[in-house]
Formats: sequence, structure tokens, C-alpha cells
Amino acid sequence: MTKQRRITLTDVAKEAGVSGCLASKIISGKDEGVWIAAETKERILKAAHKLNYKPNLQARQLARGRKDAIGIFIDKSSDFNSRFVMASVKGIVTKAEELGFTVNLGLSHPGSDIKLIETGAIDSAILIPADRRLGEELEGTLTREHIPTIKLNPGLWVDENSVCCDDTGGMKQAVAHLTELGHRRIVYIGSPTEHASGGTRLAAYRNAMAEAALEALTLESGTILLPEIVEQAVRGLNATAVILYHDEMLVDLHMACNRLGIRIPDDLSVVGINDLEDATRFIPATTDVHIPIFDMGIAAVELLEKQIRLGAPVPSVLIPESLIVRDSCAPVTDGVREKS
Amino acid sequence: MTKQRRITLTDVAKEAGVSGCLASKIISGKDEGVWIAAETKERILKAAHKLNYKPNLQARQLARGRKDAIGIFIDKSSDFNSRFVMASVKGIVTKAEELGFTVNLGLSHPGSDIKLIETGAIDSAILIPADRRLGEELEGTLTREHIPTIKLNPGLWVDENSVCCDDTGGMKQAVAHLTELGHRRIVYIGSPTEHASGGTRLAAYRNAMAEAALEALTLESGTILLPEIVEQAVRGLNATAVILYHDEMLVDLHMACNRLGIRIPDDLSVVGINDLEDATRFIPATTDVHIPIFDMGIAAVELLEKQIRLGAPVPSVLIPESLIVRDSCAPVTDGVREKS
DNA sequence: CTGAAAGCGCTTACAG
DNA sequence: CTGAAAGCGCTTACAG
Repeated sequence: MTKQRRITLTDVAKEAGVSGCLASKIISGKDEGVWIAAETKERILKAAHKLNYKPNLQARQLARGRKDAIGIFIDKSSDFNSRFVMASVKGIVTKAEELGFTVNLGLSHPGSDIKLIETGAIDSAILIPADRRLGEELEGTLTREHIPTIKLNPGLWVDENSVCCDDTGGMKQAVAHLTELGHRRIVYIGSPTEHASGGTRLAAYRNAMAEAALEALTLESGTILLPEIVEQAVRGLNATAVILYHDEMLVDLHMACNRLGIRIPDDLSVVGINDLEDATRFIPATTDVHIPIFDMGIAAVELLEKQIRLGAPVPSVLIPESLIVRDSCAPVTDGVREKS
Repeated sequence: MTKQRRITLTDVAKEAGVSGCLASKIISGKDEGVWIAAETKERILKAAHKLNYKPNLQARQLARGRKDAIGIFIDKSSDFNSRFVMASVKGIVTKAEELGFTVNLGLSHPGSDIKLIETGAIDSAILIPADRRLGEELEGTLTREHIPTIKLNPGLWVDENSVCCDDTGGMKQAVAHLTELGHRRIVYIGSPTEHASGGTRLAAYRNAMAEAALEALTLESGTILLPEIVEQAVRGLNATAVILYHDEMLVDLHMACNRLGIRIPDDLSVVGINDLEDATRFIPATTDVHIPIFDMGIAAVELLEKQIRLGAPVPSVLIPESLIVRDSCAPVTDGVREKS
């Protein structure tokens, strides 16, 4: 691990026989509207390449007076593990790199300092709600510090600075698919403890059922979908189909059905929401409302860039959802279940 | 979004009536071995607090000549989604913040430039192997650029700069637990496509079985555990117990068993590896070899700090695994399965 | 115990 | 088209 001497812009300029000023402009790509001899430009680029020059980000940021660093936060106690969250992070990083941003990971435990903000490491942020809560405290700190922020999937529709997904549209497709298969008793199993989108999804479900002129049948579950709830849906509410608030419930549902002797899809059709990778591992593969969370990550960074550039709030973006039909829904004839 | 003027160190110094030099020392905590009047110190701290001073990280880094930025990489195509990976990231971020490091997320697609390195945003790195491959290319780039790096869970034991987990010990506990319950036909289902730890785990299994004077019975599976493999284990190999390479196979196993009419644990005992959160959602709850991946993240940062401080490679660390006994294993009597 | 001053590597008006 | 120079906000020997 021998320390090599840093290659600086000055080195490059010297090598190319020009001033540092010129070299800076060329290398940072700020040569718009400036007339620079093509030959000079090439000479500089060649020199930079030859010396394997890497600009010092810190110095650049200091000089420019901006950091171009996006912060994203992990709630210590929350499930940052969620595949859902991770897919969005992938989207964020992808677009961030494209646009020349850096993305910083930080912890945010309610009630204590948020290092990433305290240390001034970031100058913008994307809020990915932990399943449980919207992180209002975090949001408060961010606005107090005047840090441009975009909310990714805040759950409910927000007019500004947010990337939302069209729960209403997604739910409509799910219900339409089931009614086409002849289902009338479609139960929505929601989760009161989860994040705000629980509310919009429930509303979306009620809305879709009303449009289909069907009775809304809802059940609530905790983070874990208990066998009792499943039993209540099928035996108590006479459900021929269920729509799950979140794919994470899929394991629980299958366990419960197995235990209760309920067969999917023969006895019960199932539609999941989120379309996590796991959805296809179940037998039968789960028909699922796909939320393009990766794209939402992309959109979030684009929106953030715009907000920074404009120096003002930007209108939110709505991302469509779509139903992926797989094998977990079967037809019903006259309310009598077909046996396979 | 009105831009407020930045509070600089000079402001604080002026407010406190001292020189910037002193203020810098106090605020950055570099007042070891220097005698500074307690009264002066307090005055400076008070001034900083009053003005809500936040040091400019960029400037500090530039002046110090180091960035204290740890890079971690997402392979575009790999499952950064894995809960396993995410738990380690949580550990990394936790310790990094404690030690004053920043953690940067970057993409690393084989064959193309790695932005985080190209742009010089980081000056150290932690490599978390994607399940598929060790990211040798990435590692090569890192060493070529003289960036101190720690490998987290490289799979096989590596003498230097790595945080490894004790697969041998974990596997021994798993086999011991099963043999105590009377199992003799214990099948290990491994995955050839997964990352290097597949090799050590297989070896650990063989070793544990040999010590127990039992015949090693192994099967290979893809990323997804096919029903045929499960059938082969139970009917072909006469297994009364299986040890799974990775908890991600748990869904597949349950689906297959359900389909084949194999009951867990009555007909088949199951031990998972990794102890992902999901393990407890299955019915019965899965007995699992717990890998303390969060702690491994912590250890990785500690090791990295040491490596940077010493400016030389550091000896690797071995983290112990432990068996968490839950409900997925049942006793066997004389090779005849008990019925519940 | 404390201050004046140079310097980290880049950018950016401002003059030619 | 191109250069000399100041400045971003902090740290760090070096003198007192």
C-alpha cells in the first residue's frame, strides 16, 4: 500500500501545456458556449487520460459550493430489509450515478441526532418510508435544515415533491380480473400497522368494489397474517378470493391454507400486491399487482434534480401499477367452486 | 427555500473571540495533549451551538487529505434485495457513523466503469459478495487504485482483511441437534450457483457428518429448490432430515412438501441456514443456524478503520454461528418416524 | 496556552 | 480563445 502522489489538475494542465483554468473547464465538461480550440481540448483530455487523472470530488464540491450528495435513511428498527425498499434504492443509485450525484446511507433513529444531516454530509435527500411510519420527525429535520427532499411512495397522494404509485388503478385491475373469473366474495386483507399506503389501498379497494357493484369485505391483520384471519375470510366471510395488502403476507397465507386444508387456487384465489421476487416461488405462482418500485427510484432522483435546479417545489409524479396474471386465481361458476 | 448564509468556523471563532485555529481544534475534537483553558473551550462550544454551526465536511476532508468515505457496491443484476445483505449494510452504517465515516452506495456492473471509484468519491470499501460471485473484477479495481478494502463474508476463509463466519461450527451444531433427535439420514441440499460459501458449507457438512460417524448425503439445487429435489431427498435418499444451504429455499421446500404430502416436522425435520426474519413465519417455525450478519457488518468497519490506521493488511476475524432451536425438527425412534 | 499564515485541489469571475 | 488570481471552509505546522 504505497501512497502514490495524487495527480492534480495542475499536473494535467502542465502536461498539456495549458493553464489550470482551461483544463478545469474541459475536464468538468463546462466548456459550453466557450470557444476552445478542438486541438487544445483533445490535448488536455489525452494528458488527463495519460496521467490517469481523477478529479478530487471534495475540492470540486467545496469550490462549487454544493455537494451533490443524496442522503437515504435507514430506520434502525425498521425493515430496511424489505425487498421493496431495496428495489427502490437500486433505482435511486442507478439514476444518481447517471446524474453525477453521490448517494449516502445514514441511520435515523427517532429522538436522536441524524448523523448524515448533523455532519453536513448531504445536501439533498430521498425519503423512503419505513413500513411503519412516515418518518415525520426526519422530514421535519430536513425541512428545518432547508434540504431539498423527495418522498418516495409516501402512501397517500401528495401534490409536491413526491413519487406516488397508482393504487387505485392497480386495485381496479385486480378486482376486474377476479370478477371476470366469476368471483363475488372478494376479501381485502389489510394491515393496520403498516405504513400509510394501507389507507389508500383500502380506499382503492372499496372504490373498485363499488364500481363492480360488489360488497366490500375487509379484514385487518397485523404484520403477520394469522391463520385465524384466513379462516375468518374463507369460512366466516365466505370468500372465494382474497387480495393481500402486501406480498410479505404470502408465506403466512400459504402456511395457514396448508394447515386449514384450503387449496389455492381451487378453494381460494389470491392476488398479492407489490410483486416481490418471491411471488413466483409460491406454488401456484402468485398473480400480483406490480408496483414498479425501481422506476419510482429513478423518478425520485429526476424529481430531486429538478427541485434543486429550480430551487422550488416540483409537482409530484404518479407511477402506474399493473396486474401480472399468474396461476393463483381460478374461475368460479355460479358461486360454486370448481374442483380440479 | 431561502438560502441562509453558511455559518463558518470563522463566524464561530469571532463569536467566541478566539482564532479560527483554536476553534478548529476544539470543534473537531483534536485538543488532545494541548492545553486549552477550560473556560475558552466552553466559550467556543457555546458559540458553535448558538450559531448552529455545522462543519463543512468537504472542506475538512480536503484539508485533511482524506475522505473517510466507505464505498459499498450493488451489483446491478444481483439480489441486493437479499435480507442477508441488507442486515450487514445496517451493521456497516451503524459502526461507520460511530467512527465518523460516511457510507456511499454505488453500482458495479462487470465490464463497465465503477463510478464510485472513477469519481474518487471513496477512499475505502467493503465488499459484500453478491450471492453469485465474489466480484473479483471489483476487487481487482480496488487494489489497483490502492483503496483499502475489507471483504465481508467472502465464503471461504481468507487470512487477511476479511470478516468470515464459522460455518464449520454452525454446521456441527446443526448435525449434533439432529443426531440427538435420532436422525441418521441427514441430507444437505446445497446450491452450486450461489456464492463461494457454498463450498465451505458443504465441506463443513461433510466434516460434521464424519465426526458423527454418519454417511454424508448431498444434493444440489439451483437458486430455487425444485420439488423433484425434495422428493429425491425424502423418497430416494430416505432422508428424515434436511439441512438447507440457505433460508431462501424455505418457501420452495414448504411448497414442495405441501404438494408431495410430506409433513414438517413429522415426516421431515428441517434446519435452515442464515436465520432470516422469515424463518419464524413458517409453520412450524424453522430451526436455524444463525449467522450474526449485523455483527459482521460492525466488525467489517472496525477492521477497515484498523487497516487504514495501520496502513497495512490486518488479520481476518472469525464470527461464531449458533443454532436457534425452534419447531421444525422432531425426534426419530429407531429410524421409524413418529407420527403426531 | 494562542494567533497569523499557508495550503488542500478545484472553480470562477475577471482581465487580457 | 487563454491566463493570473482569488476563494470555497477547514486543518496544520510554525511561531510566539
